[in-house]
Amino acid sequence: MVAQAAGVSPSTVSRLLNGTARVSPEKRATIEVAIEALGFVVNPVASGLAGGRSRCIGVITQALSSPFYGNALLGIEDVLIGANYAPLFVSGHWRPRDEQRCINSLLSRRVDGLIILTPSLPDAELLALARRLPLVVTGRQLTGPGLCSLDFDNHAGAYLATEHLIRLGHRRIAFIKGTASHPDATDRLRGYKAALKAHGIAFDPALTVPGKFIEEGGEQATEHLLASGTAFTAMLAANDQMAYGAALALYRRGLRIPDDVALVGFDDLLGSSYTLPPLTSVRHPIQEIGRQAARAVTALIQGQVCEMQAPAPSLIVRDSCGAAPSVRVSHPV
Amino acid sequence: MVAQAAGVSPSTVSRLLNGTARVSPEKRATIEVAIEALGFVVNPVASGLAGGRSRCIGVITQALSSPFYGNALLGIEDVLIGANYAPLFVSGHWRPRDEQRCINSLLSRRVDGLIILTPSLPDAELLALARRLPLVVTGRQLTGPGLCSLDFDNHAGAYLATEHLIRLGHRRIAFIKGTASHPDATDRLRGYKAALKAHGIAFDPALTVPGKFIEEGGEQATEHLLASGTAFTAMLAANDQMAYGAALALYRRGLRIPDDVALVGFDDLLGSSYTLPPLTSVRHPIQEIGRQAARAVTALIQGQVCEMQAPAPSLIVRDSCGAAPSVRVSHPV
DNA sequence: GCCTGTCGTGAAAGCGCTTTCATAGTTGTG
DNA sequence: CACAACTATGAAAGCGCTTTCACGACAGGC
Repeated sequence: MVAQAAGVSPSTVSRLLNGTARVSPEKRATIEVAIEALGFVVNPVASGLAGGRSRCIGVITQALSSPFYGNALLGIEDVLIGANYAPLFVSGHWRPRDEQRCINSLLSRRVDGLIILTPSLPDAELLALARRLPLVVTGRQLTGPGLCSLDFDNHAGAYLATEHLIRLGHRRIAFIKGTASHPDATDRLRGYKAALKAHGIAFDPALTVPGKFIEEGGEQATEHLLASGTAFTAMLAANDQMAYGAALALYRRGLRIPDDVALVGFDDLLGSSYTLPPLTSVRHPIQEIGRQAARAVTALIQGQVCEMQAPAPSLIVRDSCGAAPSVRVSHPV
Repeated sequence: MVAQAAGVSPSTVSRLLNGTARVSPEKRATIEVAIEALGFVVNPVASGLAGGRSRCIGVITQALSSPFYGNALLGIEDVLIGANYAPLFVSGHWRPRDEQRCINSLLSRRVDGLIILTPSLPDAELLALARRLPLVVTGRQLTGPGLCSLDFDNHAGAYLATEHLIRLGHRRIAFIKGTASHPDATDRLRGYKAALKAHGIAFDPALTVPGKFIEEGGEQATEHLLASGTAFTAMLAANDQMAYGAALALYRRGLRIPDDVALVGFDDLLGSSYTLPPLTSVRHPIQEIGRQAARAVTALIQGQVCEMQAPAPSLIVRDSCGAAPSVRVSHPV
């Protein structure tokens, strides 16, 4: 340790740097001068080895390039850097095997905590993992020792969106429900059904179609629906990307939004302010959820119990349902 | 070291694990059995400390949530994991100060190499950095020891797009040029000018407007242009996100794409297949560039000189210029 | 059959920190 | 004023690996 050359023992320097114990003001000054002079920076690798903690948080996302998860990462990064932790981003690609590989890799790197965005691993595995190190998961309700979960109210969001369409007079509302295995998909479907029921509209299975949670999925689902001949006047997509795909499919058929079909998305991606027409969508403040998740791990690491509350969903009304005033829409943060 | 308990010396185990030297088949077998039995996994932190290399590559992107850079990260991740390196993603937010902070942080983490996507730091700094460790940069032409750059031909791309519009009969082609300080912006502007010149069209400064490289920038630039009263029949945006913004601004003014104004973007983001109408755009295979960058660092680390060639630009013609057949467009990879 | 080369292996010295443990110095209390 | 209770500091023992160095074993060449 270089700073030792300038007066005192390595232990004292270490203590000063980590705030482990009090150091007399004189020594403190001497050390600080020496550090400055030598341009010393700690080696996190060495301190990780010696101290057993790395000041790193592993963050497992599902798709590094997803516009949705990207914003979560932004929020996480921001908070973590502020708390002097370094995020380690890896992507699990929705595959439990990849996710497990990521976890093992992060574990071997001795991360101090883990954030998994919508894990694909079963609850039991996550609970077991949480026993090894602080864990925060999103998109799932789960409680246990060393575990904190942050679940967005997908049911309420879908309810809101469906009700909006109903209030506009729509009765035949199609729903692109996403991938069946995805927990968000099932919750959103429940919300859709609940809203229909609350307004006395019978649920018609022919109006719900599955689709992969990307543009192409929405496009294919819509083509499928159109080909089936089922009549509908409005569509709700379980995420914005599928809504974009749906819009394209409608466009190719010569159907206009909102005149022929009203369209609502889910997530309110940044790009949804810029579709033609701008898309009405359920706001899912994923960046804020990212921030909360980051705060939760740091709390967990300090041994605090954490009780996080995901922000409530809200509906951002734009032009795609024909009822919005066609004024300038302010951009989401 | 645990595996030592099962027969031989730690050195031998280390040699086997790293392939540093030959190990007799018998010992090899014994060790492998022991490793299996003990469920041993190496501790990268310790080996990083001891060996001086971490098998980590620092990757500095500018925006973690950007749909454009996100794809680059995907390509990088894929190749790096295949080469048994772990990527460390951080974002510089276009700010030289943040970028420098990221570099320092990665350096202190003892990364074995660095990839910087369109750095905002000056050439001299990068050259100096490359003397410290293998460095790959994109979006800039730079050569030096330990340095490899990968520059996309923005000039040719813009030329291609402009020429396409000219061939369709447009003479008054507006250009949203992006942020003046961004190197991509200036190259694309040059390409635009060159194409005009080659076709005997005088360059009209009133037709080029700046704009931040995001949707909002394109929107504001277009509003500005429309307000100025300058006549034009086509627009070229220096990236797709600005093209999306431009499309919205035109839409709000009641101008139709492609009937009233033809629109061409740049980058060919995934979403550009799904805008209404689907956007004609210059294909910028950023994911492939990411892969190449990743290959380049690993080559550089092994002391090889690298001579990478970024893929040539091409124009993906969709519906936004009115000349495309309105058939189903295949999705980009 | 002696000497030089090559090969597989073990011992041991770190890599740059953290952290017990021990020590000297200081203050407090009956 | 002696004894306990702190406090600030140093010495030294690792954290879990890599790597140099040295050593014995065996091969080939004169």
